[in-house]
Amino acid sequence: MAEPLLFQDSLWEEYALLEVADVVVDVDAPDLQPTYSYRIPDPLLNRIAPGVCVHVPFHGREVLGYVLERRQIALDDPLCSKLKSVIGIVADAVSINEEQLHLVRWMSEHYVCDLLSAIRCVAPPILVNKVETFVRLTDPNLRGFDVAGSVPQAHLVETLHHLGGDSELGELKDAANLSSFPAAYAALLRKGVITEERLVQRAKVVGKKRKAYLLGAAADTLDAGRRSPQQQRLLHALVEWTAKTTEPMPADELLRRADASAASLRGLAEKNLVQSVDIIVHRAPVAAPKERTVAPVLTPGQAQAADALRDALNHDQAQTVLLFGVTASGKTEVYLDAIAHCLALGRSAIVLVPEIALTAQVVDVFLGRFGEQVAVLHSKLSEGERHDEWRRMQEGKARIVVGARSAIFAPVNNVGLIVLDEEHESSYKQEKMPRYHARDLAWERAQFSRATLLLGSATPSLETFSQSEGVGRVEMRQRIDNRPLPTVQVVDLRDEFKQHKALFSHALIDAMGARLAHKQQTILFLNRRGYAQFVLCRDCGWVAKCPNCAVSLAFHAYARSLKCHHCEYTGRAPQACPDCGGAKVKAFGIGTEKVEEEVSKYFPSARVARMDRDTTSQKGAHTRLIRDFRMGDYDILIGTQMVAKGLDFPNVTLVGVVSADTAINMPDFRAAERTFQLLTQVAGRAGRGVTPGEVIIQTFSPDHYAVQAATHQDYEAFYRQEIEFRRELKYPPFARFVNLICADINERTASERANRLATALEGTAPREIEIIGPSAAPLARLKNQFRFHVAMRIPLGIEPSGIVRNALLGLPLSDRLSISIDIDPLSMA
DNA sequence: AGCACGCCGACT
DNA sequence: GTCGGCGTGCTC
Repeated sequence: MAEPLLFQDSLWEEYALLEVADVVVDVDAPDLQPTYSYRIPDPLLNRIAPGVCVHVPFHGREVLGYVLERRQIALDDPLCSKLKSVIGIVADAVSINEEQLHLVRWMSEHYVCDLLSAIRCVAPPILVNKVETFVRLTDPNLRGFDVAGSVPQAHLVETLHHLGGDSELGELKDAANLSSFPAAYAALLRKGVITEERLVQRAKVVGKKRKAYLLGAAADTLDAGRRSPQQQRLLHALVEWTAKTTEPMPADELLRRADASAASLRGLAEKNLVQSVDIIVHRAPVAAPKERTVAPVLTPGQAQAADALRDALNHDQAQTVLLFGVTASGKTEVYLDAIAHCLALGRSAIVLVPEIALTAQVVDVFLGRFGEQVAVLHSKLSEGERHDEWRRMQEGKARIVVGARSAIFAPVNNVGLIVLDEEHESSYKQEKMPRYHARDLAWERAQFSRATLLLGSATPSLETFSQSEGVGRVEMRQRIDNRPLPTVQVVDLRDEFKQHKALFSHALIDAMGARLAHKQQTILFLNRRGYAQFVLCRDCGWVAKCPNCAVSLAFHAYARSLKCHHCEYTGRAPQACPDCGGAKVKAFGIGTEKVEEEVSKYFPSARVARMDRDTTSQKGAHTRLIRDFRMGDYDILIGTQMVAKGLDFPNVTLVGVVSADTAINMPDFRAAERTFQLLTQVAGRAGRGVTPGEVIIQTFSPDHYAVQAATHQDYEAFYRQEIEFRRELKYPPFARFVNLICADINERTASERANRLATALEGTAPREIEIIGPSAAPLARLKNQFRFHVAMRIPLGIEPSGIVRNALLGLPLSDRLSISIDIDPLSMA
C-alpha cells in the first residue's frame, strides 16, 4: 500500500515525475549510447510500453527505435533539459513482445553485442525503412524572384516550384544541385517559406492484393436471362456465395466455379452488376495440405514419453526434457502429441529444426496435423511471406511455429513448449555476430515463459546429456514397430589396402550388389564434396591454393574446375603444373564425385544420384532429389552430411560409410563427438522400413572409441568415455571457451589487434582464466581476411561476457568494433 | 552514420 | 555584414 500523498501543491510540483521512455535508436553509429531517453507526450502515455516501435527525433532527424524501458524521472534531473518527446508510435503491429524483448536483453548481455543488433535479430524488417522528409512551398504560388534572400535560396524556391510545389527532400537536393544546399534550405525553413513534413516510408509489403467481388449496386435488377451464359453463371455463383457470407468472393474462386473468363466478369463490373474490391491475402510459404492427418495410436515407448511431457506441460514451470530416442523411434509423433497438449492449455509452441530446407517432410507432417495454425519461418522466405507469417503469429492465428534457428525469436505469445529437434546439430549456432546458440536462447525463453523445453536427439550433445541426469530425460530405446536397429560392420581399410587399393571394400561391393539384385536402395556417405580434396604436382610439390583463403582448392571433375570450399573462388584446373611445367599434376583425396564415378564403374546399370551442395544449389533441387529417391527412381544415393540427417527412406537397407576418417582427424576436441554423431545418424537411415538394415563403415581407425560406439549404436558407452576425456582436459562441459577473432584485410592490422586484445585480457581477467594466444586462427586467412585469435578457457561459475566486456573497455574503438566474439564456440576455426 | 555548429576566408 | 566551405564532435 502506498502512503497517501501529503505533499502540498508547491512541493508536489517540485517532486513531480516525468514519464520517459528509454529507446534503442535505429542508427548505425559505432559509439552510441545503449539507449536514449524521450519524454512521453500525454496522448501516448497509455500506449508506450517496452517493445513498442516508435518514431523519435535524433540529432535533427527523425529515426525509428524500440522502447526498451519505461521509467519516471524527477523534474530536477539534469537530463530533463535535454529531453525531446516521442513523436509517435509506428503503426502496423511491428512492436515486439515481452518474451522477445527478454531475449534481446539476454543476448546483448551474454553475447556482448549492442542492443540494436540484438533487436535486429528479432524485429520484423520494418526497421530498415527510412524516414522520408517531404518539403513543400508554404505559399504554392511563390516564385524564386519573390524571395527576399540569397541567390541559392531563390534558386531553391524556383526548383521546388518546378517540381510542383512539393518534393521529397533527397529529390529536391538532387534537382537543385547546389553546393550550399543545407544553408539555403535551413534559411528558407527558418523564414517559413518552405514547410517540411516527415513520414515513415511504409513497409513495401503489407500483404498481397487480390481482386474479389461482391454483388453490385445494380444487382437487384438483374435479369439473368438476357446475359451471356458465362455471365449468367458468374452471377449465379456470386449470389450463391453471398447467401452464405458477407465476405467478398475471391476472383479466382468465382471464375473457377462459374467456368467463365475474366473478360465476362469485367463486363459485369462495368454494368455495376458486380462490385470489385481489393482484399489482402496472406501468402502461405508452404501450401497447407488439403486433408488433415489424424494422430496415430502411439507405441508404448511413445506413449510413455508423451505422458511425461504432458506432465511437464501441466506443471507450468520452466523445465528441460531430453527426449533421448534411437533413430527411427518416432520422436516426431511425440512432438506432435506434446504440441496438441500445449495448444489445449491455451499456449503456443515453437518447433526448431536444424535446417528447414532439409526438413520439408517434417514441416509437411506438422501442416498435415495442425493445418493453418502452423506458421513457417526461415531465412529463405521472401520479405512478403515473412511479413504475412509475422502477422498470423502476432494475431494469434498461428500458434505453432516451425522454423530454423531464428524461429526461436518468433512473435508468438505465451509459449508453453519449445522443441529442438536434433538438438546436437551445429546449425543451431549462428556463425556471425551475434553468435547465439538457439538452444541457449530456447532455455532462456522457456524460463521467462515457464515453458517446457524439449530437446530431441538420438545422439545428444555432451553438454545436454551431462545436464539431463539431474533433470528430465525420457528414453525411447525401441524403433517403431520394434524394428531392429541395423547391424553394423566395420571394415578395416588397413587390411583391405593390403589386398587391393580401391574406394570400396569387398564387403561393401558385395552388399551393394545384393541390394541391386533385390531392388533395395543404398546410401553411400562421404563427408567431402567434389572429386578430389586437393591437386598436387608430383614433380615439384606445388599445390593449388585459394587466392583468398589459406586452404588448398578442391578439384571438381563435373565442373572441370578448382573450387574453394570456404569462399566463392572457382578457377580452371591446370593441365600442367604452373610452377615447373610438369605434367604430373594429380588429384588426391576422395570426394563424392569420385565415389559416384567408382560406383558407375562397378555397377554400370545402377541408377545413381548424388546429393551435396553442388547438386542442390538450385532452388527445389534438394526436395526433388529426395522425392525421386524415395519414389525409387534411383538405386544408390551418394551424399555428404545432407544424406545423414533426419531423412526417412523405407526402402534403404544398406548404408555405406566410404570413410569415417574425415571427421575423426579434425584438430578439434569435438572431433570424436562429431564422428560418433555423424556415424550414428547416417547408420540410422538404414532399415527404417520392414526389411532390416545393414551398415558398413570403412575406416583406417576401426578401434577408435567413436567408431566402436557407433558400431554398437551405444550412446552411453561413447558418453562415458568422452565425458572422462573432457573432464581430464577441462573441456566443455567442464569449462567454457571464448574465442575472440580479429580479422582484417591487412595482416599486420589483424595481428596487432589480437596482440592488444591479449594484453588487455591479461590485464583485466582473473587469474584462474587461461588465455590461449594470440595466434593465427586455424583458418589463418578466410575470404581475403587475415585472421588472428585469442581464446580463453573459463572455469564454470565465471560469466564469460563480463571478462570480455572488461577487456574490450580498454581498447580503441576501431579494435572493439572489429573483434568477433564467440562465447561457447562450436569450432575454433 | 548524419547532421549541426563553429571557424575562417571571400565577396557584397 | 553575409555566404559558403570544411573540420570536429554529438546525437536524449
